[in-house]
Amino acid sequence: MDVGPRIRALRMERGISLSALARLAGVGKATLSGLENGVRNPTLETLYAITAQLGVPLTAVLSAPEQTPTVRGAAVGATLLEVFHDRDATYELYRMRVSPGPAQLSPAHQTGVTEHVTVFSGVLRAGPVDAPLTGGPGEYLRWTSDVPHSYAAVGEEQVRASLLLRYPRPSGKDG
Amino acid sequence: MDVGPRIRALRMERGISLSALARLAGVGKATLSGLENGVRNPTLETLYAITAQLGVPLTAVLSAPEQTPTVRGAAVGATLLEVFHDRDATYELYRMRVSPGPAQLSPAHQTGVTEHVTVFSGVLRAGPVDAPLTGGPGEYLRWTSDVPHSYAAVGEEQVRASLLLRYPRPSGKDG
DNA sequence: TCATGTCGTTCCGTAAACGGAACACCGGAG
DNA sequence: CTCCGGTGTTCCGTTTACGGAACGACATGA
Repeated sequence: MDVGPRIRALRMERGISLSALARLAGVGKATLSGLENGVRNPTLETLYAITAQLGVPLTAVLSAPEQTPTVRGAAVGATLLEVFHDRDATYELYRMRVSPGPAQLSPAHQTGVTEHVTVFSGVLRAGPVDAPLTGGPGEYLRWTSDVPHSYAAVGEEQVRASLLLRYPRPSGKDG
Repeated sequence: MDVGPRIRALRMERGISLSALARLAGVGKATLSGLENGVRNPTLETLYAITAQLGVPLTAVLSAPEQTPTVRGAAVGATLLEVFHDRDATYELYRMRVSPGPAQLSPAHQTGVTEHVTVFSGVLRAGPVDAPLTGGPGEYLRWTSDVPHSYAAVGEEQVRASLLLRYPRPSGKDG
């Protein structure tokens, strides 16, 4: 859970000093320094004050890498952003990154599961192994994942995309 | 930031007692009790131990509602999930809900901004006011948002969708 | 060279989050 | 009734995250 380095990176991106961010966020320099260096274990209040000042949601520094129960191969990393339910199904929304390299295979899921991918950057080749789809920035891919499917980046650029998994609610089962 | 009630709700869903969760998570009962009741301001370490034991990511209890700097009308609510940058643009990924009711208008954004919507449930009618698009579950809508545009739910069902805003990087500016 | 400003780290007293234990409460068994 | 095992809350001593101040390092300017 590398929140320290992430805070530091976000601060650096914005070109502001540790002292300045501490003052803006209303926290002590000692606090921010300790947090960035992983010496302290911040409270939620402290972390919120800082992320709010950086203009990012708490989730932006907390997308827990190892906690996320998901596909994780050599070239594909996915982070669970949100889970929600409605009458008919459960949805899981992921942020996904696919690095250039060999295609990442994913086995068949249960019947009725669909995958919805929106590509943000790079070019993604994904879908059923026997009929993969290709999409660039802004494009949308969808398939049923009851057959083996794969993900691969086309070209040298890392692919960023959102992935939505839809699991239909098993009829007659408990909820 | 109602993490206390959310933790309590998740615990209740699983039918386990405060004492049991505290023991499983390796935290004190006083800690968990104080956290659920909003009396204490937990450290990240404490919160992580508990959410991990509940089997949910930290983000599941932290999707900060009031922090999200966004469109918020009578019928449309959006929560910022993630912000990221690449060489050419800044992206903002939102989770969006549109309730039945009058269409929500959004003014024109700067030139070059595009909106990408993936509908999860319900039927959404959205896009430029003079040429809106319609999409149901699993469908994908896209338009350039340099003209006024609108969002509306078709029918009585609440619409859930993801919204991606892409802001091209102004040329000549450093990052 | 010396003064001044800002950088990030470290020191330190205070406030508060921590875990363990004691507590009041409740439902079931004897 | 008493005695248990369980609930969640409160008390309390310890640990630690907190902010302010002091610090050394570095850059700028007189």
